[in-house]
Amino acid sequence: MSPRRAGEVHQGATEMLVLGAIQDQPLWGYEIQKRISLASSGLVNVKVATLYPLLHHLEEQGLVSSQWKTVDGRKRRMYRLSAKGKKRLHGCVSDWKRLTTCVQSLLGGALKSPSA
Amino acid sequence: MSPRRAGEVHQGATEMLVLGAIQDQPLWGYEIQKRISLASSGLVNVKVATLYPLLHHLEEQGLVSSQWKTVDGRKRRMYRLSAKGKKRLHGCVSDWKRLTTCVQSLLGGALKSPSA
DNA sequence: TTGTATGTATAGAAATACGATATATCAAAA
DNA sequence: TTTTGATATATCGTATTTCTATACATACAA
Repeated sequence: MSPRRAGEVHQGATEMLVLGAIQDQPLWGYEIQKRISLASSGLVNVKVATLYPLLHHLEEQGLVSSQWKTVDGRKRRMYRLSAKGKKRLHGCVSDWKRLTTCVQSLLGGALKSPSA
Repeated sequence: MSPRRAGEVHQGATEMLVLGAIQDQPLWGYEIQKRISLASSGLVNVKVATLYPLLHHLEEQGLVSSQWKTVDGRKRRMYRLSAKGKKRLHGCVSDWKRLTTCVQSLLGGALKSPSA
Protein backbone atom coordinates (compact mmCIF):
# COMPACT_ATOMS: atom_id res chain seq x y z
CA MET A 1 0.00 0.00 0.00
CA SER A 2 3.06 2.21 0.21
CA PRO A 3 3.07 4.83 -2.52
CA ARG A 4 6.32 3.80 -4.09
CA ARG A 5 9.04 1.40 -3.06
CA ALA A 6 11.32 2.50 -0.31
CA GLY A 7 14.81 2.68 -1.73
CA GLU A 8 14.10 3.30 -5.35
CA VAL A 9 16.70 5.33 -7.08
CA HIS A 10 15.18 6.44 -10.33
CA GLN A 11 12.53 8.33 -8.40
CA GLY A 12 9.76 8.16 -10.98
CA ALA A 13 10.96 11.17 -12.87
CA THR A 14 8.26 10.76 -15.49
CA GLU A 15 5.53 10.83 -12.90
CA MET A 16 7.00 13.99 -11.40
CA LEU A 17 7.23 15.70 -14.78
CA VAL A 18 3.65 14.82 -15.66
CA LEU A 19 2.27 15.95 -12.31
CA GLY A 20 4.39 19.08 -12.53
CA ALA A 21 3.11 19.90 -16.00
CA ILE A 22 -0.47 20.18 -14.73
CA GLN A 23 0.24 21.86 -11.42
CA ASP A 24 -0.90 25.28 -12.61
CA GLN A 25 -3.67 24.32 -15.04
CA PRO A 26 -5.39 21.23 -16.42
CA LEU A 27 -3.90 19.86 -19.62
CA TRP A 28 -4.42 16.94 -22.00
CA GLY A 29 -1.96 14.17 -22.74
CA TYR A 30 -0.64 15.38 -26.03
CA GLU A 31 0.01 18.85 -24.64
CA ILE A 32 1.76 17.45 -21.56
CA GLN A 33 4.03 15.48 -23.85
CA LYS A 34 4.85 18.56 -25.91
CA ARG A 35 5.54 20.72 -22.86
CA ILE A 36 7.98 18.22 -21.41
CA SER A 37 9.71 18.02 -24.74
CA LEU A 38 9.80 21.80 -25.02
CA ALA A 39 11.06 22.27 -21.47
CA SER A 40 14.02 20.05 -22.30
CA SER A 41 14.62 21.48 -25.77
CA GLY A 42 13.39 18.26 -27.28
CA LEU A 43 15.77 16.06 -25.33
CA VAL A 44 13.33 14.45 -22.91
CA ASN A 45 10.57 12.69 -24.82
CA VAL A 46 7.91 10.83 -22.93
CA LYS A 47 6.39 8.30 -25.32
CA VAL A 48 2.64 7.98 -25.69
CA ALA A 49 2.77 4.34 -24.58
CA THR A 50 4.34 5.64 -21.38
CA LEU A 51 2.19 8.70 -20.96
CA TYR A 52 -1.38 7.48 -21.42
CA PRO A 53 -1.12 4.38 -19.23
CA LEU A 54 0.62 6.54 -16.63
CA LEU A 55 -2.20 9.10 -16.71
CA HIS A 56 -4.74 6.30 -16.31
CA HIS A 57 -2.77 4.93 -13.39
CA LEU A 58 -2.52 8.35 -11.76
CA GLU A 59 -6.28 8.70 -12.08
CA GLU A 60 -6.83 5.24 -10.53
CA GLN A 61 -4.79 6.42 -7.59
CA GLY A 62 -6.81 9.62 -7.32
CA LEU A 63 -3.81 11.81 -8.02
CA VAL A 64 -5.47 13.38 -11.05
CA SER A 65 -9.00 13.60 -12.35
CA SER A 66 -10.00 13.69 -16.01
CA GLN A 67 -12.84 15.06 -18.05
CA TRP A 68 -13.53 14.96 -21.75
CA LYS A 69 -13.86 18.43 -23.20
CA THR A 70 -14.13 19.91 -26.66
CA VAL A 71 -11.91 22.95 -27.04
CA ASP A 72 -11.05 24.65 -30.32
CA GLY A 73 -12.99 21.95 -32.15
CA ARG A 74 -10.83 19.28 -30.53
CA LYS A 75 -11.97 16.53 -28.20
CA ARG A 76 -9.48 16.29 -25.41
CA ARG A 77 -9.27 14.41 -22.16
CA MET A 78 -8.29 17.10 -19.69
CA TYR A 79 -6.35 16.08 -16.59
CA ARG A 80 -6.45 18.10 -13.41
CA LEU A 81 -4.15 17.70 -10.39
CA SER A 82 -6.04 16.69 -7.23
CA ALA A 83 -5.14 17.63 -3.67
CA LYS A 84 -3.72 14.15 -3.24
CA GLY A 85 -1.78 14.65 -6.45
CA LYS A 86 -0.27 17.86 -5.11
CA LYS A 87 0.96 16.02 -2.05
CA ARG A 88 2.44 13.35 -4.26
CA LEU A 89 4.12 15.98 -6.40
CA HIS A 90 5.71 17.49 -3.30
CA GLY A 91 6.86 13.99 -2.33
CA CYS A 92 8.35 13.45 -5.79
CA VAL A 93 10.14 16.78 -5.59
CA SER A 94 11.48 15.88 -2.17
CA ASP A 95 12.82 12.59 -3.55
CA TRP A 96 14.24 14.42 -6.50
CA LYS A 97 16.11 16.84 -4.28
CA ARG A 98 17.72 14.10 -2.24
CA LEU A 99 18.72 12.27 -5.41
CA THR A 100 20.18 15.50 -6.77
CA THR A 101 22.16 15.94 -3.57
CA CYS A 102 23.48 12.41 -3.87
CA VAL A 103 24.45 12.89 -7.50
CA GLN A 104 26.25 16.15 -6.78
CA SER A 105 28.06 14.64 -3.85
CA LEU A 106 29.26 11.62 -5.82
CA LEU A 107 29.79 13.25 -9.18
CA GLY A 108 31.01 16.69 -8.25
CA GLY A 109 33.86 16.63 -10.72
CA ALA A 110 32.07 14.82 -13.51
CA LEU A 111 29.24 17.30 -13.33
CA LYS A 112 31.34 19.93 -15.02
CA SER A 113 31.70 19.80 -18.78
CA PRO A 114 33.86 16.83 -19.84
CA SER A 115 36.04 19.04 -22.04
CA ALA A 116 39.24 18.29 -20.15
CA MET B 1 23.18 -1.73 -30.30
CA SER B 2 22.48 1.81 -29.13
CA PRO B 3 23.77 2.32 -25.58
CA ARG B 4 20.46 3.22 -24.07
CA ARG B 5 17.08 3.98 -25.50
CA ALA B 6 16.54 7.33 -27.11
CA GLY B 7 13.99 9.19 -25.05
CA GLU B 8 14.27 7.49 -21.71
CA VAL B 9 13.39 9.67 -18.81
CA HIS B 10 14.55 7.83 -15.75
CA GLN B 11 18.09 8.09 -17.06
CA GLY B 12 19.55 5.07 -15.31
CA ALA B 13 20.42 7.02 -12.21
CA THR B 14 21.74 3.92 -10.46
CA GLU B 15 24.17 3.23 -13.26
CA MET B 16 25.41 6.81 -13.10
CA LEU B 17 25.86 6.69 -9.34
CA VAL B 18 27.78 3.41 -9.50
CA LEU B 19 30.04 4.59 -12.31
CA GLY B 20 30.53 7.88 -10.50
CA ALA B 21 31.49 6.14 -7.28
CA ILE B 22 34.50 4.51 -8.95
CA GLN B 23 35.57 7.40 -11.14
CA ASP B 24 38.51 8.33 -8.90
CA GLN B 25 39.54 4.89 -7.57
CA PRO B 26 38.55 1.23 -7.86
CA LEU B 27 36.06 0.03 -5.26
CA TRP B 28 34.15 -3.14 -4.39
CA GLY B 29 30.39 -3.57 -4.39
CA TYR B 30 29.73 -3.31 -0.71
CA GLU B 31 31.76 -0.12 -0.46
CA ILE B 32 30.02 1.40 -3.48
CA GLN B 33 26.72 0.71 -1.80
CA LYS B 34 27.84 2.36 1.43
CA ARG B 35 29.24 5.42 -0.32
CA ILE B 36 26.01 6.06 -2.22
CA SER B 37 24.10 5.70 1.02
CA LEU B 38 26.51 8.03 2.81
CA ALA B 39 26.47 10.61 0.02
CA SER B 40 22.70 10.82 0.35
CA SER B 41 22.62 10.72 4.14
CA GLY B 42 21.12 7.25 4.01
CA LEU B 43 18.24 8.25 1.76
CA VAL B 44 19.35 6.57 -1.46
CA ASN B 45 19.93 2.87 -0.91
CA VAL B 46 20.93 0.71 -3.83
CA LYS B 47 19.98 -2.86 -2.94
CA VAL B 48 22.41 -5.71 -3.42
CA ALA B 49 20.00 -7.43 -5.81
CA THR B 50 20.29 -4.29 -7.93
CA LEU B 51 23.97 -3.62 -7.44
CA TYR B 52 25.70 -6.91 -8.16
CA PRO B 53 23.78 -7.79 -11.32
CA LEU B 54 24.36 -4.22 -12.47
CA LEU B 55 28.11 -4.49 -11.88
CA HIS B 56 28.17 -7.78 -13.81
CA HIS B 57 26.26 -6.14 -16.63
CA LEU B 58 28.59 -3.14 -16.69
CA GLU B 59 31.53 -5.51 -16.94
CA GLU B 60 29.89 -7.44 -19.80
CA GLN B 61 29.61 -4.14 -21.62
CA GLY B 62 33.25 -3.33 -20.95
CA LEU B 63 32.40 -0.25 -18.91
CA VAL B 64 34.20 -1.58 -15.84
CA SER B 65 36.76 -4.30 -15.21
CA SER B 66 37.01 -6.39 -12.07
CA GLN B 67 39.71 -8.21 -10.19
CA TRP B 68 39.60 -10.28 -7.02
CA LYS B 69 41.89 -8.88 -4.38
CA THR B 70 42.56 -9.51 -0.72
CA VAL B 71 42.84 -6.27 1.23
CA ASP B 72 42.81 -5.97 5.01
CA GLY B 73 42.18 -9.69 5.25
CA ARG B 74 39.08 -9.38 3.11
CA LYS B 75 38.49 -10.90 -0.32
CA ARG B 76 36.93 -8.26 -2.48
CA ARG B 77 36.03 -7.98 -6.12
CA MET B 78 37.44 -4.61 -7.10
CA TYR B 79 35.80 -2.72 -9.95
CA ARG B 80 37.69 -0.19 -12.02
CA LEU B 81 36.20 2.28 -14.48
CA SER B 82 37.40 1.68 -18.06
CA ALA B 83 37.92 4.32 -20.74
CA LYS B 84 34.63 3.22 -22.26
CA GLY B 85 33.06 3.52 -18.83
CA LYS B 86 34.29 7.08 -18.50
CA LYS B 87 32.62 7.97 -21.77
CA ARG B 88 29.44 6.35 -20.59
CA LEU B 89 29.62 8.26 -17.33
CA HIS B 90 29.92 11.52 -19.23
CA GLY B 91 26.91 10.45 -21.31
CA CYS B 92 24.94 9.70 -18.15
CA VAL B 93 25.88 13.07 -16.70
CA SER B 94 24.84 14.75 -19.92
CA ASP B 95 21.44 13.02 -19.76
CA TRP B 96 21.16 13.92 -16.11
CA LYS B 97 21.76 17.58 -16.84
CA ARG B 98 19.09 17.72 -19.50
CA LEU B 99 16.65 16.02 -17.17
CA THR B 100 17.54 18.52 -14.46
CA THR B 101 16.94 21.35 -16.90
CA CYS B 102 13.57 19.90 -17.77
CA VAL B 103 12.59 19.46 -14.13
CA GLN B 104 13.61 23.00 -13.24
CA SER B 105 11.77 24.42 -16.20
CA LEU B 106 8.55 22.54 -15.44
CA LEU B 107 8.66 22.57 -11.66
CA GLY B 108 10.25 25.89 -10.93
CA GLY B 109 7.69 26.78 -8.30
CA ALA B 110 7.32 23.33 -6.78
CA LEU B 111 11.07 23.10 -6.35
CA LYS B 112 10.94 25.50 -3.44
CA SER B 113 9.92 24.17 -0.07
CA PRO B 114 6.23 23.21 0.00
CA SER B 115 5.64 25.15 3.20
CA ALA B 116 3.08 27.52 1.70
C1' DT C 1 -7.39 13.79 -51.64
C1' DT C 2 -3.58 13.45 -49.65
C1' DG C 3 -0.54 14.40 -46.39
C1' DT C 4 0.58 16.41 -41.72
C1' DA C 5 -0.38 17.57 -37.12
C1' DT C 6 -3.37 16.55 -33.40
C1' DG C 7 -5.29 13.28 -30.14
C1' DT C 8 -5.93 8.88 -27.48
C1' DA C 9 -5.05 4.03 -26.93
C1' DT C 10 -2.94 -0.74 -26.19
C1' DA C 11 -0.32 -5.28 -27.01
C1' DG C 12 4.03 -7.19 -26.41
C1' DA C 13 8.58 -6.82 -25.03
C1' DA C 14 12.66 -4.98 -22.82
C1' DA C 15 14.89 -2.71 -19.09
C1' DT C 16 15.21 -1.64 -14.24
C1' DA C 17 14.91 -2.43 -9.42
C1' DC C 18 13.61 -4.91 -5.40
C1' DG C 19 12.37 -8.50 -1.45
C1' DA C 20 13.89 -12.54 0.14
C1' DT C 21 17.17 -15.73 0.67
C1' DA C 22 21.75 -18.03 0.54
C1' DT C 23 26.61 -18.52 1.43
C1' DA C 24 31.05 -17.34 3.44
C1' DT C 25 34.55 -14.76 6.19
C1' DC C 26 36.29 -11.89 9.96
C1' DA C 27 36.31 -9.79 14.58
C1' DA C 28 34.63 -9.12 18.94
C1' DA C 29 31.77 -10.28 22.67
C1' DA C 30 29.64 -13.60 25.74
C1' DT D 1 34.14 -21.43 22.33
C1' DT D 2 30.22 -20.22 20.50
C1' DT D 3 27.62 -16.79 18.94
C1' DT D 4 26.62 -12.42 17.21
C1' DG D 5 27.22 -8.64 13.98
C1' DA D 6 29.53 -6.48 10.17
C1' DT D 7 31.54 -7.42 5.86
C1' DA D 8 31.11 -9.38 1.20
C1' DT D 9 29.12 -11.51 -2.94
C1' DA D 10 25.35 -13.79 -5.28
C1' DT D 11 20.75 -15.05 -7.47
C1' DC D 12 15.60 -16.43 -7.90
C1' DG D 13 11.33 -14.68 -8.67
C1' DT D 14 8.71 -10.76 -9.09
C1' DA D 15 7.06 -5.99 -9.67
C1' DT D 16 7.48 -1.76 -11.96
C1' DT D 17 8.67 1.31 -15.59
C1' DT D 18 9.32 2.37 -20.21
C1' DC D 19 9.70 1.47 -24.96
C1' DT D 20 8.61 0.01 -30.00
C1' DA D 21 5.21 -0.73 -32.91
C1' DT D 22 0.73 -0.40 -34.24
C1' DA D 23 -4.02 1.27 -34.39
C1' DC D 24 -7.71 4.48 -35.06
C1' DA D 25 -9.94 9.05 -35.49
C1' DT D 26 -10.29 14.14 -36.45
C1' DA D 27 -8.90 18.83 -38.28
C1' DC D 28 -6.64 21.48 -41.57
C1' DA D 29 -3.98 22.73 -45.46
C1' DA D 30 -1.79 21.80 -49.93
